[in-house]
Amino acid sequence: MHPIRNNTMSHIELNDKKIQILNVAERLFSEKGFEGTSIRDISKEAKINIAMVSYYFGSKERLLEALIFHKTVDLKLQLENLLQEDIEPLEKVNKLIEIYINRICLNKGIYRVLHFELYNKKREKSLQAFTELKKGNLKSVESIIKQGQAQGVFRKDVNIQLITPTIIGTFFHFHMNRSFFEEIFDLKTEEMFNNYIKNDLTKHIQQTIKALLVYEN
Amino acid sequence: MHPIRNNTMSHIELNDKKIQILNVAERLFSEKGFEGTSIRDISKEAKINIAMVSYYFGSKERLLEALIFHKTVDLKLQLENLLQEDIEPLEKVNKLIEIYINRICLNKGIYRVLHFELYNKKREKSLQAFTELKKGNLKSVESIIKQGQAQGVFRKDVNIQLITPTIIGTFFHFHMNRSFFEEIFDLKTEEMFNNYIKNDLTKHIQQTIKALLVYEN
DNA sequence: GTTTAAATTAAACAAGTGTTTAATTTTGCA
DNA sequence: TGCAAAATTAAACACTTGTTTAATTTAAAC
Repeated sequence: MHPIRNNTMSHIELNDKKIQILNVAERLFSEKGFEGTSIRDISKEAKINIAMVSYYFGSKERLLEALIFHKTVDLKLQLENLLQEDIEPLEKVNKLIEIYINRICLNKGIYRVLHFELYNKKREKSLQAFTELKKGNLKSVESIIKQGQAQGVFRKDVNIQLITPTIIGTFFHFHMNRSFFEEIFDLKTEEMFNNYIKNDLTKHIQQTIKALLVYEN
Repeated sequence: MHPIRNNTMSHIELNDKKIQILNVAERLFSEKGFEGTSIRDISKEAKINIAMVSYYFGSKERLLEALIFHKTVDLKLQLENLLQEDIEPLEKVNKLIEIYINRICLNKGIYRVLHFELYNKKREKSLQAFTELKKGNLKSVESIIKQGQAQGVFRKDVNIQLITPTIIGTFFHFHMNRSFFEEIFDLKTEEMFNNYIKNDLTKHIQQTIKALLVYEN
């Protein structure tokens, strides 16, 4: 019997072979884009028959949906845990930044795909699930900032909703122009690049957000 | 005789029909991606024969190169002019931010394409021209910041090379997640969206960079 | 008006696309 | 061991892709 019965991703259990397909798809989608990657590319690298993608996921489009779902479920949880921690507001914001950078680093591929493919209005279904995720994340960020404002540590005339764009946008722009920054910072190896993110870039973003939140004019 | 003789874009003069093709290509590439847009799509919308793209530009790949060249030549000049203006450092930075946002807004399409397609290592030729542009821009930004530092207005422990990523990255992330922000800010029309960018988003970025540059801890 | 080059066209090309089919192999359970 | 469900396969499907060809129309120069 065909394993695809309905169109809700959550009902599809993930066996090893499916996860293998998802991992290959993530890498290829991120390297060559959704349209630029063929099912034949995926099946060749994942060492499976081309029919298996349709068999398991229904279609290439649904494969993308499954991929997004599979890779974004646990960020929400991570933020909600941070919210409960009993630490200083500024430290909480710094941890928030680290969580964002770390998560996107871990799932580079899928976040690239998300940005590229979901901009296209056609993929509304995948988009909506992602929008819900972002709304939840925004709520967590809002709570953290408001905690700091209530304690009088953070100024109140900041546009809270635009803080996430500054954090993620800075990081993304850096990543998108990777070869440029590799050149001007002379980051010759993968390790050097990752270290630059972990130290300098993270520090820059934390410094920026701190200045924005505590600076009095 | 075939009009394509060599592979340097600068030698190809742009008549009306070519520019028409470039404009359509820009819109479609930005809407559907490079791979997602077919020459037939372009020729249908531009109301030309499919063979004309190859005839004028040589190939789809070279069309992209021509497009990038055509749309990015004058930003450099704009920044160099700003550098010469005799105004306060902070005002200069604010103008810098406005220039960036305005330019990217005007050429939404091509900057989207640049981010998406140039990440792919294959397009090295187009990428290199763009890298040179970015280097020039970075030099202009560096000069502006250093002017402010010399005057004692800006602090000196900021990572100058990472300021552009924060400016452009914030803006881009906002744009990439357009439908999300339309929803949470209730921006129902194109005009409302553009106004939000012009007022609130620009202000947020200026506020952020100002805080980063003048905040003392 | 004739000639020559450029512009434009429809058609064909080979290659690649996502998906389906029908047959075969493997698996898990009675 | 036997059997039914699931997994896997090669092949075919209809369609789209970027590019080229060869023929025709347009434009300009003499």
